Amino acid sequence: MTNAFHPHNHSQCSAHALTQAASLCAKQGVRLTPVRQRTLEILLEEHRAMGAYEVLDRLIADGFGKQPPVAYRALEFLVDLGLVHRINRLNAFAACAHAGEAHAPTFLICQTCHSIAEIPAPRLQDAINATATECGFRVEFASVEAIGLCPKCQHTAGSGITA
Amino acid sequence: MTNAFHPHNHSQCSAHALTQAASLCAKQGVRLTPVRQRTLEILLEEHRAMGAYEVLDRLIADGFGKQPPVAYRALEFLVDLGLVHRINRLNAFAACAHAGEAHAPTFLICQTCHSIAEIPAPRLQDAINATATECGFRVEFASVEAIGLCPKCQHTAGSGITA
DNA sequence: GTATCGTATGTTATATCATAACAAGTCAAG
DNA sequence: CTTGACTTGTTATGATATAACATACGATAC
Repeated sequence: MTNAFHPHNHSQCSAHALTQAASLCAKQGVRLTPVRQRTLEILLEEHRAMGAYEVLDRLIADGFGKQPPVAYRALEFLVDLGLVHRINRLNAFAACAHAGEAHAPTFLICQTCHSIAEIPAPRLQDAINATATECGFRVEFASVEAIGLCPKCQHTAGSGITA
Repeated sequence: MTNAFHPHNHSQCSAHALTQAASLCAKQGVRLTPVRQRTLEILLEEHRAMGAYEVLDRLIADGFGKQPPVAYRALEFLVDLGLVHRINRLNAFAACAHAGEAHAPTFLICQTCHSIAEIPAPRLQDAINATATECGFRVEFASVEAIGLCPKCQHTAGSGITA
């Protein structure tokens, strides 16, 4: 299985995501405007979550608008399309690792270096649905956020923040 | 299975939780002071999540301090003891339904009436751990938050907000 | 009993995260 | 080249959360 915690060709990984994004937008008849694309690019640079204001700072540096709604709107657009996920635990946003595929997100969040892996866990979602159904509850959307140590930080444990 | 979405003797349910809380505090050698106990009582009144400022308003009405840290500190104390859980999705807090038992929380959140059921789902946690382990990730804490419709609101669906 | 120390409570002030409401610019269809 | 939908930008404010400090409380040592 390959994910954010494994070495991979990251420029390929993000280029692929951008291509996917463009074609998804075309298919949906919505526009991947410069701010929106740039926002996605920023989030794709690393497999970690960024706060809206951190994204905003980057957008400002790139000459876009200077006020919070600039970032929030671009992020909302991307979240609605499933290209970005919101990590509630962190009040932050991370580019989606599996854009286009139907999926509900399961996140592994490293408490030390703050990297994020989004892993496919269809059986987990099935289990959530099954358990909820037993209670008479109908699930619309479920998210799993696990906090812990990524492979790298397990090895450097005790040495403090490493990233 | 019994949970928040089922009719139950609620005064017994919350009285039990308070007793549990008192004995847990005794065991841990920490003090369940008036603000702390009152905060827990407020959250126990209903099976729903409350924002910190909503709790604060109630505490102010009861003659406690008037500033946010009053509520946040009491909530933090209760969360650390596992007597209250934070619902990240809602930036809100809910009294724990299974205090004392070792458990990681799985929440069913009704998008209409905002009631919360905390259900025991040990197999779900096992599945999360297993999936994470495959990725080389060590889970410290995992939370599952499912948004959807509780049994009651499924029946009144389409009639708008009911609570 | 009272000095002492750790804890708890309360306050002021500020940081951080998020959105409402409106004005101006863009772009494609007619 | 006008209209209408959408996008971008702004001002202003709302909502959530914490840092830092002062005062009060409670248990223990003396």
